[in-house]
Amino acid sequence: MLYAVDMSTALPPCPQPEEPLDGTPVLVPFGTGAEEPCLRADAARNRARLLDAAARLVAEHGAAGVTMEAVAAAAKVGKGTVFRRFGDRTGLLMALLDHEEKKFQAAFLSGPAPLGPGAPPVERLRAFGCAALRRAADDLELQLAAEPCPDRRFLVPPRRARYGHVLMLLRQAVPDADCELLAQTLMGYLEPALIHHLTRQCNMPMERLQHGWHDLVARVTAARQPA
Amino acid sequence: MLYAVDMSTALPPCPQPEEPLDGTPVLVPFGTGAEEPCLRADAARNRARLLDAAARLVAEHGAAGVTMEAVAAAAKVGKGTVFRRFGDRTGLLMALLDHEEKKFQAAFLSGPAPLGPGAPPVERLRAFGCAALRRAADDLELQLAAEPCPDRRFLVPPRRARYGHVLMLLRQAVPDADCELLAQTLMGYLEPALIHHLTRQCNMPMERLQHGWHDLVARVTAARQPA
DNA sequence: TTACGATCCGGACCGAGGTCCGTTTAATTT
DNA sequence: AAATTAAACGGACCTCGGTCCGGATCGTAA
Repeated sequence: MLYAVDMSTALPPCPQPEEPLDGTPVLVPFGTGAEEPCLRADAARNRARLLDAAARLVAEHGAAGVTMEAVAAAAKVGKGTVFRRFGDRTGLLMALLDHEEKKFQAAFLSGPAPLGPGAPPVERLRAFGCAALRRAADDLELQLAAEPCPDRRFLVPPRRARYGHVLMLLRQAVPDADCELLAQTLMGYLEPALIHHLTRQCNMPMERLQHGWHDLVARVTAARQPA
Repeated sequence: MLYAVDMSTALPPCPQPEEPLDGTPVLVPFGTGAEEPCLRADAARNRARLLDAAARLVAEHGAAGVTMEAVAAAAKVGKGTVFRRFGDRTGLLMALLDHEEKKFQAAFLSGPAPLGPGAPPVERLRAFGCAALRRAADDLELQLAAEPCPDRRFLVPPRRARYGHVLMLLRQAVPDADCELLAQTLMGYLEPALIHHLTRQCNMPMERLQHGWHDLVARVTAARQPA
């Protein structure tokens, strides 16, 4: 498991250990302790049923139709159980996205080049952005609905993993820049809300966004003019 | 009035005319029609009392204490009146920010250089970012609380005004780039949620963010290397 | 197999955002 | 001044996210 996304490990009796939270995060909690708390049999069963029910509701009524009560009812489970398992609505929605996100994460961490290791950093950065754009384009609706409140947005494991990756590549590409800030800037370009605005509300084609990403990476990683 | 921010003009019987919504927005609805719908006397009075009450609640209990019912009660007004006037909670919160935002807007539209007209575009861009960072730093909490849902975030008048300004400067600075996308990228750096994360959760000093902005502007507007 | 404690379940309950509609009131017309 | 009408008012009402805790269930150890 690459990172924990549901609340199974974040709620009592397994409270997540406090993380540093500074500008240089511990990349990804990778293979490090307490991954699968090994739910009790009934809990695991209910978790699966809940995710299944939620996915069905999304398919039928869109993300807006995913009401905590509706999910509970569809899974034939008490409402409290949903919250116990996923913490809140955002947690449930993120759990739905979890599978794809982990595939993506595996791809850029250890997949084939140029997305994975082996290619020069700038090229990996380019590939990363295009892959992220594609992922955002699929189930955009779900990604928007799963957006956490502003002060948690940057603390969510998937986001941290992506950020850490971009940061690493940026450090290789432009070693003497303020890579933390540049990484956040690049991440901003990939924000689902922005993708949604540009593609759905401004009718920009994805190719333009991809080209824009290439251009942005080029500008950000370019050697500075002496002037 | 530079732009309409409350719902007075956006709710029946004065529905806002549909706007184009494409990538090249009509800068700012500037002095153009239907600015002050001239509320009825009682409505105007209640609006003032509501804003007053809301501001008091923010001062006393923080943004989280601004409950629609609490505001209504404090203003001695029915709950429905609050919604009629401001549309929703976000609308009310944005109305609270409106005054300062308009001052800012006036400053970069027609104030003294380098923020206002007169300085070269790159210099104005630098000044704009620093001013925006300062504005975000003041009442960050309110700005976070006033963040609209993802699919409205880019349609809110203040945001459009800022975006339009950055876009214009960028077009002057780098005429043959995809300035729409670059402008959105720069705007992302100034997002309240990001400022909050960097300053409050990562403990970065504001000076670093300002320096980062200067660097970002330099990279984005730099002449491209022939390589 | 029984007993026991940790974990989980369920649904009543609460608070807050948002809607609705019958009533009231301000502006305008006659 | 009276009548008229568009707009504003108010608060009951609904939905939904989130909490709580008594009771049921699972895993384990004897």
